Amino acid sequence: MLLVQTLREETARVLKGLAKRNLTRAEEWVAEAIAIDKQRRETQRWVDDLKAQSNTDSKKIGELIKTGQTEEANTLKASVATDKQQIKTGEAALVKYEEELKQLLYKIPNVPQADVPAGQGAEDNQEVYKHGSVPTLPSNALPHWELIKKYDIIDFDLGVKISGAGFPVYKGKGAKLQRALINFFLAEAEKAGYLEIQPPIVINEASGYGTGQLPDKEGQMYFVKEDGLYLIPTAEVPITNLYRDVILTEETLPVKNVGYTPCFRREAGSWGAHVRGLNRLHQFDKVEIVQITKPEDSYAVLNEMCLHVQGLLQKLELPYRKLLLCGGDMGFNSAMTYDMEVFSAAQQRWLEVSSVSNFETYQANRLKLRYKNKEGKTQLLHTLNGSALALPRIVAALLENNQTEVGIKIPEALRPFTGFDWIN
RNA sequence: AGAGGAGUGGUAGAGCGGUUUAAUACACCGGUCUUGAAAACCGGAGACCUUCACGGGUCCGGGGGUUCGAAUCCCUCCUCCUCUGCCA
Repeated sequence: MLLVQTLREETARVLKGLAKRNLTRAEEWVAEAIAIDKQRRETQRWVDDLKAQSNTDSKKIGELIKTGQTEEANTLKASVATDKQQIKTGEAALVKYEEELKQLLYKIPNVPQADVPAGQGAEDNQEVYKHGSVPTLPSNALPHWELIKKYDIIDFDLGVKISGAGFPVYKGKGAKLQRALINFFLAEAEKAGYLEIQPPIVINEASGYGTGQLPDKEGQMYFVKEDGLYLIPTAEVPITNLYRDVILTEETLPVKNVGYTPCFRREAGSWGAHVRGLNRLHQFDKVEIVQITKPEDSYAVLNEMCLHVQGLLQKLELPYRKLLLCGGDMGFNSAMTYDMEVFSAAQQRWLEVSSVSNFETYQANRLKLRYKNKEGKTQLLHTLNGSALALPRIVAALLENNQTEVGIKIPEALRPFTGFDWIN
C-alpha cells in the first residue's frame, strides 16, 4: 500500500505513474484519499487537544480529593465527562476515516517506476534480452504431455484420482528430476549468498495482507476455513512476512533469503486449451529468492537478481528471453517487473518461468518493515523477489527441447543432482 | 484437547485504581578522567499519530468494557510455561 504522504506530496508523479497501468479511476481514488486524510488529521488534532485537557483535569481531581475539596472535584468531574463524550465522538470518526482511507489505499496499485513502459497487456511488454537458439527437434517430436506418458514419469490421471485436475503425480525419474532441480536451484542461490529458509506453507490473514495477496487476490488462494489459514501461492508470502513489524539495523542489509516450497493456486477461471500439461497447475514447486534492501540499492539489486535467474537458465541450456513488463501487465504490488520466458520447442511457445520484481516500499509500508539509517531515523525498506525458479515449465521445456530418438537428455549442470544422464 | 499459571521498554524485573512524565539493574551510545583501555562519574537513548516548529496525543500481548482517572478491575481472543491426555 502506498503512503498517503506520498499521494499528498508527490501527487503529480503518482498520477503520471498510475496512468501507465491504464486504470480508469486512479485519479479519483487518489483525490479521495487525500481528502479523507485531511479530515482525519484535523479530527486527530481536535481529539488530541480534548484528551490533553481531560488528562490534566483528571490529575487535578485526584489532588482535590486528596485535599478534601470534594465539591470542586465534582464540578471538574462533570466537565471532564462532557469532554469524554466529545472524545468518543471524535474517536469514532477517526476510526471511520482510517478504515475508509485503508480501503481506498488497498485499491490503488503501486506506482510504476519511471522506465516502465505504458501499455494494456502482454503485447506491450518490451523484450530487453534474448539468449540461446531454438533446438532442432526430430520430426516426430512430442509435446511434454505426451513425453511424460511415453516415459511414465508424470501422471495426471492419478492426480485426478486422489486430488483433482492440476495436481500431477511425479514418478521415478520424474520425481527425481523435481528433487534435482530444487537442490540445484537452492545450491546456486546459496552460492550467491542467500540464506535458505524453510517456512510454513500455510499463512494467517495478517501475512496475506502484509505482502498484498489480500485483499487483492482473495479468491486465488486455497483457504482452510476451520483455522482461518491460507495455503501459500508463493514462498514470497511467508518469507517476506518474516520481517513484518521489524526494524532492521543497517549492517544486516541487504537481507538475502531463498526458500523452496510447494505453491498452491486456485487459478479460478483461467483454464483453457493453452494450459495443457504442466503449463498451469494448482500445486507446483518453486524456489524463490527474496531481498530486502535500502531504498537507494534496490534497482541495482533487481538487476543482480535477474542476472542470477538468467544464469540458472543458461546453466540449464534453455533458450530464454527477458521482458520488461508494461504498466498494464505488471502485478498490483510491483514498481518494476522483469519476466523470464523459456522457449518450449515442441509447443513452439514461450513459457514464463520467473518473475522478478521490485516492490519498493509498497509491501514494506504494510509490513512496517524498516531500518534505522545513519541519521538515526527509521525508514521504510524496499522488498524484492523473484522465482529462481518455478519448476513445472522448466520441466516442460527440458523434456521438449532435449528429446532425442533414444530418450531425454539431462543438461550437464543438472547431472550431479539427478544421478542420471538420460530419461529413457 | 482438559486443568492451572504467566505475558510490562533491547534483556531482566518492580508496580496490582490517582506525585508512573513506567522504578531499578544489565546491556547500549556519548562525554569526563587516561598514553590507550578498564573502573568510576556525568549525560543520552524506544515506537506510532499530529505539528513548519514549540508542543500535544497514543503504546505495559491483541480487542472490548467499568471509572472523573486503568499497567493495575471485568470480558474476550492470542501466545508461552507446567501437569494430564493424544499423536507423527
